[in-house]
Amino acid sequence: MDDVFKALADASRRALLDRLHARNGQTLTDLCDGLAMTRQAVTKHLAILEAANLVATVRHGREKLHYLNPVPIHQIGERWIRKFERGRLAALGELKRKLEERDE
Amino acid sequence: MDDVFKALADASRRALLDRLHARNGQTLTDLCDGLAMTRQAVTKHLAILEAANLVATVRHGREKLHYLNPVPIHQIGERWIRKFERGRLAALGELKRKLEERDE
DNA sequence: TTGACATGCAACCATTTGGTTGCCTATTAT
DNA sequence: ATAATAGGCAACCAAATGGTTGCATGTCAA
Repeated sequence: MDDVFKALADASRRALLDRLHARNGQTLTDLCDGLAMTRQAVTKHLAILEAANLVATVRHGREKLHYLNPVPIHQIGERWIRKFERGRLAALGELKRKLEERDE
Repeated sequence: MDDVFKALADASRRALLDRLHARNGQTLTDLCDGLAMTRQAVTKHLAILEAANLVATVRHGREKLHYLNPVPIHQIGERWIRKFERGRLAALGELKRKLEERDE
């Protein structure tokens, strides 16, 4: 789970996931296209995404196809974000109240 | 948005949010209690959470009370995670299919 | 008023991170 | 066969990160 959060912390990596979301199964050079980064930098980002299980790859001859795995993202939504949504309105009300105590 | 992802990337900070979720409005020393970190380290983490707008504070005499702000977490769920949930099953099917091409 | 308590500030440190360059290997197309 | 293409590996680098220690300040209680 920590791997996933860490992987998602970087904007370049989120952009790569966005690209795969737009078009799945791209090669490394596809994914490099138009980015202000060397291929090696992208390779490293993809390795981190792969380690976090956010991306799966298939070798196909000399190219490597990258596929988005949405499961870990979904799990963060389920296991982590939802927790904070329960009691969200209550927390907000309390927060507002306490912030206004300032002016008393 | 990037601030929020970065803030959530650290397990210690997520633990602090968990603590505030369990009991809102804790002071700095409350939050330090039982953690294997100096007070100053916790201060820095809280500053990052505050900068990301995940925590709001109220000074109350010599103590500083910390309140969880659940809005940014909710926004990540809405604006980012949901995007990847649309077409999630489709992506998974495709992923499975491509991974199995390996064995052809 | 004076000591204890809650927090703030700043300098410093090691490690991690995000990136680079240079070169090597494997596969495909001519 | 050979050149071009797709990717891999490793060393290196600067900056950010997560942590520390030491000291200063503000507030409360005896």
